[in-house]
Amino acid sequence: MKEQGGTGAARDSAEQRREQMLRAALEVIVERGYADTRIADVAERTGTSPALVIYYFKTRDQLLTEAIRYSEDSWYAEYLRRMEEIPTAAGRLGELIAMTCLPGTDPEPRSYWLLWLDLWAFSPRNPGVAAVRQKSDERWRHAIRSIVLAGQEAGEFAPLDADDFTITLAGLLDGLAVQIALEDSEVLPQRAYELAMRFAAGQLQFGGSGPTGSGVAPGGRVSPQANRVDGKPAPAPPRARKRGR
Amino acid sequence: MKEQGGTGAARDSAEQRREQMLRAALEVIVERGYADTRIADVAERTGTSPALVIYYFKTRDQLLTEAIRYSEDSWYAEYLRRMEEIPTAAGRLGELIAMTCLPGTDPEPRSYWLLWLDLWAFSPRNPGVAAVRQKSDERWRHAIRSIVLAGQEAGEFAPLDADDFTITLAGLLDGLAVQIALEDSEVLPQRAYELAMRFAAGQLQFGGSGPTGSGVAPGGRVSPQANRVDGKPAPAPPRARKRGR
DNA sequence: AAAGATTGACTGAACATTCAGTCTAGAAGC
DNA sequence: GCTTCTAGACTGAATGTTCAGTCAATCTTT
Repeated sequence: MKEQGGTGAARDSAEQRREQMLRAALEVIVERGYADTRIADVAERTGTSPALVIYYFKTRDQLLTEAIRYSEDSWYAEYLRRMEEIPTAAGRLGELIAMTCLPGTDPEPRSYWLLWLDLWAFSPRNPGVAAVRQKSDERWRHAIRSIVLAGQEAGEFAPLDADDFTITLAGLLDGLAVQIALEDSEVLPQRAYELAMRFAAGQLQFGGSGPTGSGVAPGGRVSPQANRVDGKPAPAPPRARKRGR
Repeated sequence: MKEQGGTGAARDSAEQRREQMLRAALEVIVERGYADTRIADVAERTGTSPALVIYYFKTRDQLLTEAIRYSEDSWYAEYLRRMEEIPTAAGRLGELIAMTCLPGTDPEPRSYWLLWLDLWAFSPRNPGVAAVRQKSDERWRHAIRSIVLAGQEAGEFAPLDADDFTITLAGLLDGLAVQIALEDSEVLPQRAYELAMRFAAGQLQFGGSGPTGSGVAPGGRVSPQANRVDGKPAPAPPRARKRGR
């Protein structure tokens, strides 16, 4: 659509501008909501004019759509980065759950889910938004399924139906995340993390949250090697997150 | 805030007008989304003028807020109506899950959840909306918890922590409902219903979804009287819904 | 290597539209 | 004949988008 024009330097600063605007747009969306984000806002936040914003993104809609896509991609990239450092499937699953439940150093995870609420709300009427959410959701479920299958192959997890488990866990995490994003006093991040971990550990039969009387089906047998979860038992939330600025 | 004025008949038709507008507003919200619902839309749909809409509801915001509150209250009333006809706790829980997952005769449940997506998305910035959602959420969780406690007292359910289970199930249902609302091809209503039932049955140890190799922790003991679930095993969705017009 | 040509980045001001809410005056009911 | 209800015209503000044109850097030509 747009032919490469200027030499390196020019093209470079242009790309920077775009990203700067995308990040600004994300900030505004989190603050004012998708519906109430004005191009004037991101112009102001980038120290430029509304006209320039339109210059880079033909329409407001395109700006907003690209912004959430940018956010999704960044988040997923960060997710992949973390995964490859964790050897066991149980550890990876724990990290995945932690990433969706626990606040990192920054306002990150709450604002991330706030974005997600808008994504859901506008999907039904905005094809562009719908596309982003579909892709993200597929990716998300694929991530879970991969961990489960790997864990089963390694003998870490019980051999239950991976698809059913994936959809159920994804649903549970989505639901808990909503409450976290909305700062519900009954569903604090730590608790959400524990409940999700308990569910996963109970279903997959790995050493999740130590004590039994936890809500997991009683009499559940824990597979032998399961307790070696990379020294990270359930209630010990992994390290914090950071991304963007 | 508003004193009762005229005598019976007049007051009555006024009240009808209000409800008519509230229902119209709900329709529009479902179609165009909360953000893009105009007072002109509900005026048109009620065959009146925008000025009249403002006459009844001082502001657009009040109209929209009242509309979703109206929807929530109606839904909950319908829920209560159904509950009192079902004798067993397991049956009631099944109905509760069915009501959130399965489409009734009308477009009902999907549009209901579409509304809920908007509710979530606008809660963080709109105090009025936030109030509605908080009340509804409390009511919702209270409904689940009540069933669980009753079931445990009756010996139908295993004695796990009711609060933990409630939050987990509520989260799961919310998450699944999102996918249903968004018509995700991987999470069809029927499947969501089955997965949620399987979770509940597995946790509470009642005869949920017949066969064992279902994803429920293997070796789970089913309590003696659990299989008598009022002749309504999991995959048999209860009757359909209807409400409004 | 200087003069001119070209292009991309950028702006300020206007344009056009959309809408919530107001005002006024008339119709309907008691 | 007072109150309640209703519509139509209108206003005022917000805001997405366009456009004509400036500026600076890079490329071309000689």
